[in-house]
Amino acid sequence: MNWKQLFPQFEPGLIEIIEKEAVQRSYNAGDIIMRTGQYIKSTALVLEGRIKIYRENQDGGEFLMYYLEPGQACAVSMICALQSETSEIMAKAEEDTEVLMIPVQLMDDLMNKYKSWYQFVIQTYRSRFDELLSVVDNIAFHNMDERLEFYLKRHADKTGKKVMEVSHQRIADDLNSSREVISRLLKKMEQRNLVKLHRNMIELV
Amino acid sequence: MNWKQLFPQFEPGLIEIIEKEAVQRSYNAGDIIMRTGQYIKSTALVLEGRIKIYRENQDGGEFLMYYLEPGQACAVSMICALQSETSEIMAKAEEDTEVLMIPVQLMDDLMNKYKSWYQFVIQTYRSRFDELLSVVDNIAFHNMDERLEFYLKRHADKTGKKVMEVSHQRIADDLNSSREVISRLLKKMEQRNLVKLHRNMIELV
DNA sequence: ATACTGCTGTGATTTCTGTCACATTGTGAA
DNA sequence: TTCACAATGTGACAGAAATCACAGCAGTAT
Repeated sequence: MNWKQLFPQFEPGLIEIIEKEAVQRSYNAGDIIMRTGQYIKSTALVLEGRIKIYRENQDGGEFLMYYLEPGQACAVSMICALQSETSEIMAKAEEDTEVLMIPVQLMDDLMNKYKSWYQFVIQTYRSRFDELLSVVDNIAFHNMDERLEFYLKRHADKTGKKVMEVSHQRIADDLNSSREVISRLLKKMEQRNLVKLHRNMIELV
Repeated sequence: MNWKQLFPQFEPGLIEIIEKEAVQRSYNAGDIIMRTGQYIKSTALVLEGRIKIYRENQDGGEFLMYYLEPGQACAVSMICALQSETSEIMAKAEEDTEVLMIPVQLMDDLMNKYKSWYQFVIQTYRSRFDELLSVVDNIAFHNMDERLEFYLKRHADKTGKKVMEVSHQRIADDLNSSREVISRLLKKMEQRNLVKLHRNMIELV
């Protein structure tokens, strides 16, 4: 898999440096990539798979913020890296995942020298910020039924698939709700013909 | 009032440019500074007063994200400005407010030439991002009573004052709740000796 | 086949929050 | 003073969601 196709906007000099300095790294589904309070030594570009960015609550619940997909980068790691500070969030590989780790020390240099990198970083900040905003919107203004619909829709949009392999418990965790509530709401959605329910799988219609 | 004291980290050349190119602007308490969907033509540095950054819901409720104080800047306007895009949030002067408007066209140039500006922008991104994160935390994991305590505490920390001039209705709006609920919770806090209630004023103890 | 485990369905109950209705109390203007 | 209005207090009720309890059900291992 050629990573350059994922970042077509990068200029040649930038690509060269990244190829020389960055390290490719693999994670298995379920691996924790970054945890709350951990110092960041590099920024990750996602090449393959999916990374879940979430916030842990007291009881170990994993409240979903957003996903990182191939071609994206972790805004938090960029900011933290640039300031050698710790992050407040958790990152976990949802599927087997390949990332390109760019060492912190390079960041300032890349920002100065390569317009396309600079643009990319700004762009990344903006999309993550917007995503956080829409999360706030959702929990602040919407009930669980609407949040659930949004959750399913977002997944479908991101993956392009009509089916989603996931347990009710898992959805409940992502939305910081409880399994029973999600089951009931899903049943209602099924009655409204919005989904079809199967074991460990939800089909959007 | 000398604005340079608020931004002691800025280097001389940067200060010079800002003094030449930036425009100072005043807002009265209550003025809307930026509204959802509006294009951004400049970035604002806060000199005096307080700016409320919030999200509007369907019924005109103003869900509070965070405040900008003197010495801070609006991360959203920076990002939007750099990409000539619209914002998803609202900004309103809470008190009479003075800001320094830095034209968009300058941004790229400043970023390249002045390390201190670059650092400032990164720092701004990070603090706003963290603030948003803590907002998410609050609504996702805490009940209204805890959110209210957090709200009051944050205000006290920011202003350094023990008293807060605000109506219950206003708090309810900021937290996207209702006046009665807030009144009741405040009463309970008073019984626990955490606050003293007066008309249009809450005193922390 | 049997047993075990994880996923799903469902009722009953409780807590939290929002909503409606209305009383009371400060405060400033006339 | 008196009136008007904004802010606050409170009870009653409704709805959303969390929690508890338990019953099927599907797939896996023995």
